[in-house]
Amino acid sequence: MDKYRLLLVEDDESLGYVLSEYLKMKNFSISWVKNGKDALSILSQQPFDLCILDVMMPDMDGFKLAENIKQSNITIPFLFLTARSLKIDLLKGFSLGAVDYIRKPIDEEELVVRLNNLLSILKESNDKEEGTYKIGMYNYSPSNYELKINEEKRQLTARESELLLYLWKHKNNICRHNDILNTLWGKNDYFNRKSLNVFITRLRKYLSQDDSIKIENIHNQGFILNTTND
Amino acid sequence: MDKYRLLLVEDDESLGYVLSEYLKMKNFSISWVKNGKDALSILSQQPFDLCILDVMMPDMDGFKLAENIKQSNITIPFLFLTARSLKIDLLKGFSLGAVDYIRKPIDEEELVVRLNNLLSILKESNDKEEGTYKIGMYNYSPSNYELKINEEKRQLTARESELLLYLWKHKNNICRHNDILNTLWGKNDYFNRKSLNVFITRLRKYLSQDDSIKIENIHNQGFILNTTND
DNA sequence: AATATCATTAACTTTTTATTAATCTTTAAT
DNA sequence: ATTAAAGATTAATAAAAAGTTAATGATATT
Repeated sequence: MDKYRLLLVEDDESLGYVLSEYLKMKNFSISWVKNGKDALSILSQQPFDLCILDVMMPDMDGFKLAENIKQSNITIPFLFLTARSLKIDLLKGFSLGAVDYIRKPIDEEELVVRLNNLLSILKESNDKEEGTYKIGMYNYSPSNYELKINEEKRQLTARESELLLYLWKHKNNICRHNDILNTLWGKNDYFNRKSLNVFITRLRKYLSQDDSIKIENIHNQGFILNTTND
Repeated sequence: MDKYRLLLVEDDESLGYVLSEYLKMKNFSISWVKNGKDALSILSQQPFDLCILDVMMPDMDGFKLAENIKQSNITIPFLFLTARSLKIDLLKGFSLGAVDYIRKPIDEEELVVRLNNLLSILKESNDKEEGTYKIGMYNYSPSNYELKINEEKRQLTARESELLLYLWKHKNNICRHNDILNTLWGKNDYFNRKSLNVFITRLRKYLSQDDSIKIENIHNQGFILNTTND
């Protein structure tokens, strides 16, 4: 079976370390970040099956983080792991859409069982969505070729989507003509190259609503998808 | 919204009474039985969305009951509600397939929140054949191939219904020609594909009264049943 | 045997989309 | 500065895919 991909957001060094090592041992694929900002950043870049959010963290607490996740149109199940045992907090957690609310101190073995249980319940309803990525103000779903900004949706063609995905996966790095053409077109000749140019133009138009996103040309080398930050 | 139908299996008179009254008040439809035998009997007679099983009961305890439920081929999500806080019991509970394991004493308000949460997670995967789905303004019952809007009823054929169900189960996700054809037709060739097109046309016509529902084509890939929201 | 139902096939139209073409702009080397 | 190559942009094209409606033929029902 494939490993479940977890994102652990926990500012406490020792608990974070212990948990991530333990879960790794228990056959989860786990990424551990220590604050909300990093969480949002990694969530917009790679897909996860579930997020484990600590509630009490400096700057952005777990509740705020959950709100931000939802607001940025990332759909990912999350649960809270917290020392706060007040009922009001639990109610808030669930009202934010958490799939569970687990109180510390947590027994690791129990956590694993609960995680596996939750994930197996979620799996069926969750259409293995290969994640949606945040490209600047855009939301891009490679699995169904959708590029959204605000409520405006654009259906990409397969080629357009493949190209965008390629650029995105190598963002802020040069993508050589040669590599793009060989990967997506299967061959590299004068005409394919012309075709590539047409697609680049089109993608630029699609992405033109956010100035922080730029597809730049490196003369005689290739293209770079530049994402200023985040 | 329709009420969730719960079966409470609890031998303790006072707790059973309090819980069932409280849950009733909280808009659940609830049946309360006091032993495993009655539970099995009522389960075989009417449908429920979730069972709440007390663990410690005379004659047949909650664990045994869960085993019997599964053995009798009734598929119903269940959770344990128990005073036994030993980890070994929790592990046993989950290994039997419980969707949750809640320790007494339980705060009623927390229970309600957890129940609603679980049920909403389960709903999507669980609804299965017996329910009727709301597709925009339409009501669709896969079990009898009926598609209703307002008081207008349309009898779908088996194929039409299967296709609609397939699209619905994967709504807002790409359904590839290949997958559809292999699943519903059993093979994928030129003619089946043509046939699929005819069915898509027909479904579009049937669903044309609600603009929020659209079956979109992704060129060379497949179809998406787009449901704007809900 | 006649009829009704329904998936399939056929015939034809429209749409989609990658490519090619044509034209203009930028870059870099001499 | 001049020039040739590379890149950008817009439009034209042609082939494949999808859409639509009707005809056909198989299967089940009466």
